[in-house]
Amino acid sequence: MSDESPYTLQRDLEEDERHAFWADIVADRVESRDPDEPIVVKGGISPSGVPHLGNVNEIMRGYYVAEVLRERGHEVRQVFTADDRDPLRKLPRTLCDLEGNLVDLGEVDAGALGRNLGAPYTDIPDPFGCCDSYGDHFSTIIQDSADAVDVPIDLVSNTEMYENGDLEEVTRFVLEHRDRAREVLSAYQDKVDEDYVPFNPICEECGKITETVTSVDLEGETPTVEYECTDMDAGDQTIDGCGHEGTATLREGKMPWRFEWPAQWQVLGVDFEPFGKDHAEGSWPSGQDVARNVFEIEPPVPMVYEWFTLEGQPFSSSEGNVILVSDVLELLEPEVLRYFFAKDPSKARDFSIERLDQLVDEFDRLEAIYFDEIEADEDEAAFAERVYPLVVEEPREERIRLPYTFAAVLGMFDDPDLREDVARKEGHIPDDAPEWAVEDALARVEKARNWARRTANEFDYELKRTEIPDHDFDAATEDALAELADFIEAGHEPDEIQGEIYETAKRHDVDVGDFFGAGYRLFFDEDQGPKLGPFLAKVDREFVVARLRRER
RNA sequence: GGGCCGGUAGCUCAGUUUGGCAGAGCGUCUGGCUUUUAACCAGACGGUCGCGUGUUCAAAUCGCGCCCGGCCCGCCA
Repeated sequence: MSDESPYTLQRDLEEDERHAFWADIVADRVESRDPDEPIVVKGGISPSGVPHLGNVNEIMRGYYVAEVLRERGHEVRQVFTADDRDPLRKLPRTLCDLEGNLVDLGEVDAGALGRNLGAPYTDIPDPFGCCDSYGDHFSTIIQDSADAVDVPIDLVSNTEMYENGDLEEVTRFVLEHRDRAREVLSAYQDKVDEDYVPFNPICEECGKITETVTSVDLEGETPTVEYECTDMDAGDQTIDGCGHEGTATLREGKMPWRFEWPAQWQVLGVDFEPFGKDHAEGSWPSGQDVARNVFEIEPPVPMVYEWFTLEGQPFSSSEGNVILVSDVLELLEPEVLRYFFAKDPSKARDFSIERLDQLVDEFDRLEAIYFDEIEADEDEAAFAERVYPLVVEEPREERIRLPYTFAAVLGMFDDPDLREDVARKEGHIPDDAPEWAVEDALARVEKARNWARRTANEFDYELKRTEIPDHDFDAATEDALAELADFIEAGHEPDEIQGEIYETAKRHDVDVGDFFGAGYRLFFDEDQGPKLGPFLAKVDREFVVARLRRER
């Protein structure tokens, strides 16, 4: 088979290859290769630092293909490699603890990390002291992220695969055929010369990964290499080698990435792997060449996905432009996040917290289309029909979704009963709704409340119930407030109260805008707020009256 | 400089394979909800489909040339 474009979703398709959902296109290609069961879908990242939402591509894109294949009756294993034998090449400026809180490098033992530059992630102590190693720390967060979006991954440590011998045979193979390996890779990398050896041992003296192998001995019972611990280039800086000369087994080191990746394909039997566009023009061409012409295996079905941005900017933990799965799930339901990753992977997208309501609205629409509650054109309907069941745990028609911004409005009340009451009065909860549906619907209020807080947007108001905000009104305003209190005490409808606010202000010759401002001050300690009449009508009357009289 | 991917309404995006009326949601505006104060309802506005060019009865869609953005073409992953 000749070179294969990794842009699997961007190829021209025949009539019978078209699908509403991209994962079906990939699944077709996987099936057409008649793979052994279980079919293996792989992803992987290097646990080098904060695992942000962008890394979730690596989990979710594979997941949809895995699910589609399962639906078609296949047994599927979704493997995720933590490429944790990779060396730490530079100090991250920002880390995060297991709860996802960002932590500046200065707050941990930076010296300990600095001394470990060049060493495998799994050999570096966890700066937080909670896991077995640096690599383990971040792998744990990756696993937690997958769990949080309910994706069953089989997390495999690359270090473990070397140490337990799973990669030994293939490492031995590539060393045995290192002439061929050199020949193939030299077409992609200039530095590959006749001294190049596709194995980097770990220095037994200083623990760093070294690139200088001086001889290879595959004859003995345990194959080994001899090495000299030399300097390593890492970006613009150099990590010093210690000069030690020693011997390492094939379990005590790693293959360079260009060989390691295809080696993983072989050992794990990978049938499909999605990867970011950074791999599309470099790693993938060499990877498939190495797979076919060094290891003599067929590379997996590839799929390039576009990166997305956060608030229009690239993800960057050091710049603080980063968000973790755990953060996102405080703002919306897992199924909404899963929906985000069901969208076309070949389009670059922006994940905007600022406009998160749009994403949630989109999801709600998908759901409503699926249940035939609203009209949609053919394409959108076909997409909803196919994708919705894969996005939610279980399609249930009786479920209720409060519109996200409405949920944000309800978030201004801290009283759960009041929230439900208002949602019912506004017609968002039907009378015959089952209890679980009401509970689930109201759970969104907390999410939307967090969103309002986080973005400090126009919904970020909080009823100041416990104590009266500082205020300073003139006599006319105070009189007007007292009169309004009497009116409300007498009991009136929301729209009557709204009208009365105007009337009261006019009667006392108070500017209407200022009078509303006084109300917002008293209840929210803000200049602005929600539509005041209906709002006051919904909060318990006793409190409203007392607050208007500035008694508490 | 070369290769690849993307560019559709103010925003987020469908539609591009198979050429056939330019689409949705949000936002905006107007109106309604008996009264400028953000929840609800209705309607309207909104477009050089990145630009140019070719093919065609017909181009967002196909060809060619360009522009802009991103990725790769050292190393590493």
